Order: sequence, then structure tokens, then C-alpha cells
Amino acid sequence: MPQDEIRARGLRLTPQRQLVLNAVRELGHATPEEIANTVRQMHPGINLSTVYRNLETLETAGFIIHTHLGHGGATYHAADEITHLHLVCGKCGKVDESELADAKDFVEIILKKRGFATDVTHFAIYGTCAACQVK
Amino acid sequence: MPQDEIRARGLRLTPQRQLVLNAVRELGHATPEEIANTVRQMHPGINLSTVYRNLETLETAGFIIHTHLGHGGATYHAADEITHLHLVCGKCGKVDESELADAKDFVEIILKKRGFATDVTHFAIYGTCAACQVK
DNA sequence: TAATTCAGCGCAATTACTTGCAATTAATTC
DNA sequence: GAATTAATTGCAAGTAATTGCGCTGAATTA
Ligand SMILES: [Mn+2]
Ligand SMILES: [Mn+2]
Ligand SMILES: [Zn+2]
Ligand SMILES: [Zn+2]
Repeated sequence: MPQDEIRARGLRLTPQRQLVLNAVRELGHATPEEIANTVRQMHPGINLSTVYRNLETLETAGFIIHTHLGHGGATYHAADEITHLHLVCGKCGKVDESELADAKDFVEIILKKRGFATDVTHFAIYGTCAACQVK
Repeated sequence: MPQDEIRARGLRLTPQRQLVLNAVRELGHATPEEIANTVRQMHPGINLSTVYRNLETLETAGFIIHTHLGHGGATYHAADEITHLHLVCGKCGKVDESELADAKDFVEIILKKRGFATDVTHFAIYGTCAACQVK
């Protein structure tokens, strides 16, 4: 049964926690506010601070991961869903995706030169999309 | 004279604006709070909102650029000072730098495959530094 | 230099996120 | 299934960044 995955990581299974995890899995790229709204369909009283704290706990436990797509806050993914780069256009805001493999050589260069192990998904790749370059 | 550069871009030259620009140029990688503290040495009464608004105005005018080094807010550079990648360690927080040229091939791949023009300096390159990998 | 105008200022209110703490409740033990 | 214990919750207060608005003063004109 799915709730055992939470207990298996040494965490208490609360309705709030399970619903936050379900919401992240359903939504993908979701903000804390969007996650809270989804959770409230099943559990109207949940406090925003509970959502934020559960996102942190679930990330530490390895169920979810946050990434930064824009200038501000974070969005959350299921941990096994991070299989792509995020390309974010600074002009129109569109979020495109590309393969992780595209960054393989770059990651290797930085590792060899600096000994630095890059996580290319944590921050978005920022720039200007094809459509916005034409304008 | 240096103040003419501000007027030349169609902006009013106020003491606050000039001091914010000077502070960004002196400090490099500076947060709005650090910039405010520097400005206050000359102009104690300046309001934080004035600092934030001037940073925005000076960026639009092309004098400065913001980048994201951490999970939160932005830091500011002089526009002509962006000559390197930022490598930020998620474990110890250390910020290293590397050459823009290291990303040249990666930028080309994304441009060819997606038509997307990457600005590799806007977001930091996130990962784990050599020292923190050993631990 | 004096009068005019509106960009930019300070301040207070708002939004987004975080933290401290007492009450609740999931999990364990009897 | 009642008692125990401590993780987790809700709530209220705190901190960081943003916005609305009336006043100020930099720039222009005469
Ligand atoms: Mn940004
Ligand atoms: Mn982050
Ligand atoms: Zn675009
Ligand atoms: Zn490190």
C-alpha cells in the first residue's frame, strides 16, 4: 500500500502529509500555493505553514525535489520525474524542456576543471525562446 | 563626468540613484540589503523600497544585471562585470567561478536543437563542490 | 531666479514565506 | 483499547520583499 512508503522513511503518516505528496505527484512543477489549493479539496483546513513544512520534510526524505523556474520561489516535482532540463524564456515566461543528455559534456567539463558536480535541474536554463528572438 | 551616464539614459539623477549604482559597482554580487547598507553610509535615510526600485530601474537602463546565486533573492553586478559562470555548492554555500567558454558548446547544442538562446549567467550552476563530495 | 511639471521619494500597507509555541494526534507500550 | 510520548499541526507573530499613494524635488522653461 502506498502509505507505507512514508512510514518506511521513518516519518509519521498524517492525512496532510499524504495529501501533499499526492498533490505534488499529480501536479508536477507545482508551487506551494497550488499544492495547498489541491490539498484543500480533500482537507480544507490545512494551514499553509503545514504545506511548506511537509514539502521540506518530503524533500529531505527523497520523495520530492524543488527546482527554480523563475526569479522567485520554488516549484516541486516528484523525485523520479526529474528527467529533463527546464528552458525558461525571460521574455514570454514559457517553460520548455530538453534532454538531460544535452548537458552531459558541459557537466563533464566543469567536473574535470573544477571538481564540481553539477545538478543541471536545480536551476532552470534561462534565456530567450525562438519565438521571442524573432520579435 | 560620471553622472551624465544616468541622465543620458533619460533618467533623473538623484543622490539615491547615483549611490545605488556606485554601491553595486563597488560591491559586486551584492544583495539589496548589502547595497542599502553601503548607500546608508552616505545617505542614512534611504528607504529599502527606493533601493529595490532603483535596482530595477538601473537594470532596465542597462547599467546593472541581477543573477540568482542561491535559493532565494537576487544579487547585483555591474553589467560589464558578468564575465564568468557562478558555481554554487548546495552543501557549503561556497560560490566559485568558471569561464563562460566552458558553456559554449552547451549553449550551441540548445540553440541548434530548440532555437533557445541561453544566458548561462542568470542562474547559478548548482551542485556540489570538490571538498563537499569527499565528506 | 522663479514657476511648472511629473519622476522619484518616503512611508505605510500588503504579500510571500518562516518561525515559536501550545494543542493535537500518530505511533508505541502496556 | 487505554495510557504514554513526542512528532506534527494550527495559529499567531515575525521577517523579507513589493506595492499604492501623497509629497518632494530634479529638470525644464521662461
Ligand atoms: Mn531573475
Ligand atoms: Mn533551491
Ligand atoms: Zn519566449
Ligand atoms: Zn561545498
